[in-house]
Amino acid sequence: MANTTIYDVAGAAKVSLATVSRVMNNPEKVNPETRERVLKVIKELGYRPNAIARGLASRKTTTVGIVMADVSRSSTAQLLGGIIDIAKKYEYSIKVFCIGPDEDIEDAMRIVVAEQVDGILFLNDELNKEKMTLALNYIKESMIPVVLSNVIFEDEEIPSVAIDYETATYEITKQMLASGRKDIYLFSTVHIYSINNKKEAGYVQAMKEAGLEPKIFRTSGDVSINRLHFEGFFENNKVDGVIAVRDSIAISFMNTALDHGKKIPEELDVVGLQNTKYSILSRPHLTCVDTPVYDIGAVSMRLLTKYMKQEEVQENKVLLPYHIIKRGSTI
Amino acid sequence: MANTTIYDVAGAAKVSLATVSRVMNNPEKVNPETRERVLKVIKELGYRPNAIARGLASRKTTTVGIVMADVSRSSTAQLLGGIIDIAKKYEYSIKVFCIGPDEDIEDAMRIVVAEQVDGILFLNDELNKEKMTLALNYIKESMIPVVLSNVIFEDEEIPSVAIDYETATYEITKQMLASGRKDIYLFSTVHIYSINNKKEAGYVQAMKEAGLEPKIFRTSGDVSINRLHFEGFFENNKVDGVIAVRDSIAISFMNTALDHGKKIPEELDVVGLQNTKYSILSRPHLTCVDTPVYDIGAVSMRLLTKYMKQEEVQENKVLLPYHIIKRGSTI
DNA sequence: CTGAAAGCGCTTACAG
DNA sequence: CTGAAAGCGCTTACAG
Repeated sequence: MANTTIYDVAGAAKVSLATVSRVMNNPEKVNPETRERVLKVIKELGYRPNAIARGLASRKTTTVGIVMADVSRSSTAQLLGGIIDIAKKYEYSIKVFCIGPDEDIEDAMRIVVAEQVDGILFLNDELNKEKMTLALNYIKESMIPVVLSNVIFEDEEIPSVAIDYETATYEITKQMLASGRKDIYLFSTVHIYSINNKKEAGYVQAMKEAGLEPKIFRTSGDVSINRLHFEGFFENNKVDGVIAVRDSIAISFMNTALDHGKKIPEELDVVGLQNTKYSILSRPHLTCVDTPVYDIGAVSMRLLTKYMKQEEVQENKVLLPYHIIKRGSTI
Repeated sequence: MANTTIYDVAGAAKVSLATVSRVMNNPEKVNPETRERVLKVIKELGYRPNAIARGLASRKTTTVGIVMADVSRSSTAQLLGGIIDIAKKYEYSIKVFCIGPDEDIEDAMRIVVAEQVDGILFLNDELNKEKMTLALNYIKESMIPVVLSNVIFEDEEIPSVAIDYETATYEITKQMLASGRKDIYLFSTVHIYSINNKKEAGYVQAMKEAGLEPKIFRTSGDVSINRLHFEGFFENNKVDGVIAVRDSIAISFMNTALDHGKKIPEELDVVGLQNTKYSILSRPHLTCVDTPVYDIGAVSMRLLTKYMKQEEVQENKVLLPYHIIKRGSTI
């Protein structure tokens, strides 16, 4: 039966509502016999406390707010996967908030805070520094714990979980250099992503250390547009290696290269920096830096629970391990 | 400033809290001058009503619950995209609930209902008939409006939004038949999905009408496993056409076929039934039945708002149009 | 160990 | 048009 309230349970178990509440929240404070009786009634009636009323009375909603730019991006969906699994384990509910590019960031944060979430997981990595600062300051004022999940922001105080994108990209570039490649491009996006900035930095450093000119080619994220974008590439550029911030960019470029008669990996290395499911749907399969996105989601959620429960936290910045997965698209 | 309450606003504007409440909920019932004064204070204080308190008092949370099996699946993420965009427009919040395969479905629904959502969007299409019935009955008892979003369930009363998967698959099979293909396989999943059942039915009917034996080959959804699974396929089977319930299955099969020296599309047609981003990352690009997943999400959310607002609804079963996108993987 | 009472921050009839 | 009061369904000191 739906719509059973604590009063119904109290009535049926012949106790006060305070006792029913205790059975649910502090069972050890209740006489075992009473407790069993109440528990039995709860089960019979299929009672579950109204989460809203509980939230108002206790001032804790056991709900976390997920702030993101776009759910449909594969990485966001993977992050959410990890977040949801852990949230479930700790019995937190999940509320999702998308922020459009043109929205007032403070208004958006006001909404999140007004929903009374106990904590915030911030996944939006498409904001510039100014907007990030506004968002984070608003959250700080509201005293709600926040963890950045796969978002890079230089601020010692803000907890975050990610991988070391800069070093990862530096390393893969070094490897390509070591195997003899010289004309290596980084394919990045026109759009701002906090993470891609790091990838670019790692690439640039490796190239400079080798005394080579870093060459960053920016595309839209849109695969169907990229194709055209790539068509003219070979006429104007000498290239023997490409690292792409997204697997889909790597693959659509690789396909264009194959259509232009390039031999992969003999003449051209192609690498993706995500390791999505795409990576094994291409021919040849795509060599990738594997970004453990699910884990980043899971770990950031776990970290957030610690802050919400005011537990001791050792490290507020977590960098997860990554590794490089060699496949057929590189020599 | 965070944590501003309605009392603070009332105090600063020198009115009662009832008036502040009216300004927010029934502004036309308030004297324009008073209203402006209150609005000004609200803005100055950055006040936003506590959604939880409002939810308890009004018994409406303006929150919808999304029930799903797995966020990380591409189709789920796309559906969510459409849902979130429309929810935002109508100012509904979104709470997500994942249900694991081994979970007690009624317990899971109890949680959703206890969260006091105003409506439910049901995206989980991995449940058998029995579990679906339990879930839907529980929701019905709780009097919460529900819409099935890209889920097929035979019950006249339950509103739903999808495409006609059966006819769509029937049509594409007919087309392949018309172009001379005879040994056409349907690649489906081992796992149950309400939608794939329809796809299978459409395929079977087209084959039978042509006097041919329907051949359904079941794979796990897992692309890395499928690859092995496909290896022996060509030795044991004669095949000149493959329709796959998922694009990723179609593409990994296509790649295996190419590795085995098959010419595509000359000797073999390959078709996907989704039209995900994968479809234009393969070589050749994948011919697909385009399933407008984003739209299904958006339309189902819009339909749900009507039920939540108790508006008149014409059709409780919506079938969106689909179309076939011809690409290089078919003649 | 248990109950009566106040209170969480709002909404909503009910008077006036 | 405005305010005082009850109430939404819980939790949580406070007594006993």
